[in-house]
Amino acid sequence: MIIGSSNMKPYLLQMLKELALLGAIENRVEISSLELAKQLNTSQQTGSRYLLELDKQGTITREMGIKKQLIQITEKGEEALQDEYMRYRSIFELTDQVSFVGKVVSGMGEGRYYTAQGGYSKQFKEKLGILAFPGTLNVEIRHIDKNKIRLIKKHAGILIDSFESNNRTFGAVQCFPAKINNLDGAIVLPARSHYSNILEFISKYNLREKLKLKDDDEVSIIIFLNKDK
Amino acid sequence: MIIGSSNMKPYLLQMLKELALLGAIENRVEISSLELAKQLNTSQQTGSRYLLELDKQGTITREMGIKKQLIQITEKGEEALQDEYMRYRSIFELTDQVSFVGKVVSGMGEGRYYTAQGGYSKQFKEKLGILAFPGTLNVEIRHIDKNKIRLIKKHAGILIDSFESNNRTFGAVQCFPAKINNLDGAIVLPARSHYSNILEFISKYNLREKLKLKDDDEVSIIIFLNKDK
DNA sequence: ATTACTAGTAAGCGAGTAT
DNA sequence: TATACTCGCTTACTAGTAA
Repeated sequence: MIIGSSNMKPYLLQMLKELALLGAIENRVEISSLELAKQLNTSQQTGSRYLLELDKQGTITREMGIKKQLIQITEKGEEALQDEYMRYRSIFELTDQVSFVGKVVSGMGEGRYYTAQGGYSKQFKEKLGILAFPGTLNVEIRHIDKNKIRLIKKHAGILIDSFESNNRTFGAVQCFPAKINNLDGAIVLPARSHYSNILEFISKYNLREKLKLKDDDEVSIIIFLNKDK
Repeated sequence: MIIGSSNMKPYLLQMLKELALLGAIENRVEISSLELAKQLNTSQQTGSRYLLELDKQGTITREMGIKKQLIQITEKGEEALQDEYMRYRSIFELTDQVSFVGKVVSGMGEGRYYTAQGGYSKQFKEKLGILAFPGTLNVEIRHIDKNKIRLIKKHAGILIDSFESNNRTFGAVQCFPAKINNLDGAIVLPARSHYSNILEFISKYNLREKLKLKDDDEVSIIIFLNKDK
């Protein structure tokens, strides 16, 4: 059900994983290219080359000492590993839901504008069974959970088609049935967008009222990956 | 913590993982080499070659149909994936134990001097519940595992306070409950010291006798990061 | 000790194609 | 449709070695 693969070369991901096992996500680790090479059953030269490649692609940073080097995995590198981890998880732990903890934030009012478009609201009703309250509730998720969004986007979800209205185009949107503080609704992800740390939630309710939410309140969200409605 | 790597070629493990994501652990999946190749962003020929290699190494079985093929991951293949999954787990899930393999070395006799100090032995008894045998067993760990010690030192462990005796100061020591070859004891890390490749182990037993250890013998050590005693 | 360049060799890739 | 072979091309590897 998960589509696609990390586009990182497998052997580089392997070395990145090895560095992570040595603690290079949390700390800079002091290690030579030869030692790493031994872990991977390869030559010092290959170890060195891998490190250069990882450095070049920005998944590690290095501080070269006169003898050894201090290596740390960057955020980008950690995300690649998280990605792969999530894939393995979904093999062995049939996850069909993903949960988040986040806090309520104010959007810029666009949510109301978009959900008011008949092109969207009609499809929300048809495909999600939700007569959406105008506006979205925006929830800022923890930074570390951004990779979960990446994973979610690899699932098909429920596609809301793009449409034309008022002389402009409204883009396709990927939806997933979800619960916020145990109340039903759906998560709306713009099909073509960069990863964001904001989840937009739609519901038949005025969530701020129903759940008595104000900015910075903590909420829990569960997203269902393989649910029809 | 698991260190080391599957000795499977990374690109083959990657394809095996892809098959697992398609459900090939539980069922035989019907899929063509071209479809698999697309998943991996590679050519049909490479897809076919990978499948041949996986088949040859016994990580998958194939039933060739006239059109497509039915592929299932074997037990051996599943083990390879589980292995890799465990490695990723130990990166991202708070592990509460760390393991080492090392070899017994002779200290310079200071262990005996220190453990004989009432200030230490009293605290060992109180805080660790260990009536320590005089002396420490010194275990030299692999150089590459020095990074693990760095990780361990970030945990609180059990603090043995510094004290004064015989007109000198004995420094604070950080302890962690541990097992050596499955025998209980504790690891003693000088709170303020440089990273060393020697672990000092205390126990109520004379370990060299009890475990029949001599210099250069290999031992396995498991350190518990979040254990009271 | 290190890192990492060069260059020759080995392994991997994929277009073309037979089956 | 498939799979998978050949073979020329590209990528990856490592011995040797400089820095």
